[in-house]
Amino acid sequence: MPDPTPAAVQSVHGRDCANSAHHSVLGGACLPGPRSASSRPMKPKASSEHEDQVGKAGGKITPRAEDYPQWYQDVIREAEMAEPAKVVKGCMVIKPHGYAVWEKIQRELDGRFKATGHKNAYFPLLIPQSFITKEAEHVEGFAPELAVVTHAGGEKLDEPYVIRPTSETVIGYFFSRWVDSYRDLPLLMNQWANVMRWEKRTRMFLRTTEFLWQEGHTAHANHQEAQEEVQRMLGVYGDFAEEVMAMPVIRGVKTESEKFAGALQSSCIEAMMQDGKALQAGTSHDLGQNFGKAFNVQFQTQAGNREYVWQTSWGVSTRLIGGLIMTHADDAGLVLPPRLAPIHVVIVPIFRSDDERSRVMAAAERIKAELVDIDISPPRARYRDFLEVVIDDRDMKPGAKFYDWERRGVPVRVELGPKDLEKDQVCVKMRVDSEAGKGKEFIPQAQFIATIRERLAKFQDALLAAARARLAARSVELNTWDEFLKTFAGEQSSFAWCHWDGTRETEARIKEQTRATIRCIPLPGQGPAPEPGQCIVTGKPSAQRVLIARAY
RNA sequence: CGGGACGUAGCCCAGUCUGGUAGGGCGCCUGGUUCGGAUCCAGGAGGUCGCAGGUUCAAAUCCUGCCGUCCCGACCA
Repeated sequence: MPDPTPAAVQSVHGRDCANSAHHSVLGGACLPGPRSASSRPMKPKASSEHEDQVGKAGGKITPRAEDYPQWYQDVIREAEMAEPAKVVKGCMVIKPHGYAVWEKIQRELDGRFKATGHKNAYFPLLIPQSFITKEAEHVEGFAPELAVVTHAGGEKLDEPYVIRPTSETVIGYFFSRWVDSYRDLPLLMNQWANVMRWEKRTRMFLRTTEFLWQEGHTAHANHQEAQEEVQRMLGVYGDFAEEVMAMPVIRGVKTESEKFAGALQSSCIEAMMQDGKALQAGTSHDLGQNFGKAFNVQFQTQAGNREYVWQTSWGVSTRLIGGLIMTHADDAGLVLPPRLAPIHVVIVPIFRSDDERSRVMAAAERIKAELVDIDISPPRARYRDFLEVVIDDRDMKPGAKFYDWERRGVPVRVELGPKDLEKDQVCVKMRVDSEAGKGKEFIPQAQFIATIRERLAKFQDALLAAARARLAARSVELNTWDEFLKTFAGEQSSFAWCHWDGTRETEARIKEQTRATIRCIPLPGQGPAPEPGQCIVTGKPSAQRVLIARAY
């Protein structure tokens, strides 16, 4: 069971606890709390020894309506989520605040993978080039974006290594060594890793040359089991996106031309960003026996025959963070759903004199001490999760702090001043006005503490509801090509549900003329109820509508 | 990889056309004043102008190449 102490040691200065000067002062611990409560002069100087940049931001965030791509860049910079690596093309540095969100994503997903029977493992970063070429479609799909290691140890390698763009091949090789009998199946694995794809155009989080992800790889005795696994994990992704990220998604199947290179079929979840564009947020592939045959992954059946395994693979990446930003953030900066927020509550002390300062800080510490013991673990979680609370005792004007924490997306802000102490109350402001709270609320301290869980839950629900409303509002059923052209005029995008004749030619034509693509063929219950109709381009018969949108 | 924009102090940018001692704002440091939505005053630190060549008495500025960023395409599970 994790000790709740980590919640208590976090501070605005805690982002770089490696600072040696800081450690010497504090005896090796990064504990701002007691320090803050002592009778120090009003102008704290300890923070000046940190290299952190809290309070240094303050740059402009371009309004979404003015320039959406610029807004996206601005939010990432101002929230200090990440920055371009500069020295390595297309790569990024995920900064502490961004990485903390990724860690939360990891923990949530990892728990769900384990609950569905998967075990984590780790495979090599480098893959022999010959492996990649063993599956015909796979090599065709990935060859253009491979980075290759040709020299090592001062010598040219006999066979170059490819830096993994994905690990089906190397894992296929090991599966062939590990699987002998039907008793070895199913083999259910996952790895958390970095991969590299030399993309022509990169965007922070959405498509970077190197990115972090998880890739699940499983082997099964028959196709049906594999297909069930594909659906199971797509379900995990969909639930995670909606329950944890508060990001509604459409679950569906990719068309032939959009599927994973080497798969029989690819399933996906597609989310809508605030500009109406789609983001492929996760995929789950039915690999059939393609890799089983390429890497000779055979097993003996109960009847004694030798058969190739049926494999699946599924993954989500740091792209999810981009999706999170473009789902919830606003013109004031990042907005984080409580279940992924590294910090849930920030307490901003308000004071004038030294006397007020010490009284307010003491009260803030008391409130924090109560809050950090509150268990906010999700239902059935295998770990305990506690409220993360920060007291912002920086020497800045309160208003400046408000802007700062809003940019970082902290869900709840508490203002605590002398007036509040007199009335035993706190001033609460939610990051986004919703049912969880509107404007500044003045409520008794005890009530705030007693209801914080409910408040966060409501906030989480409100974000999902708002995103669902947006998805509904920008989803349209289109029946004529004229309507279609109008919907995708200029840079616009919506989720267009249209009939399609099922041919690759029509799909290509739609893309050529509008740059919109078929995002998926929806699964039952996703999108409009299936009803036959006529293809929006050719007028040929169609069994159901498909989802078409511009995509990131 | 094509088209466009760009790279000057931690951040945002002016200066480049028309070559001549590197500037501003924010942030940072010191002191004071303030503190419930981005205080104010005074003083101060910080830059081989993305990198490498070239032209020139002289290059942030002109020329060539390279690297990187952003946007639009092509490409992309």
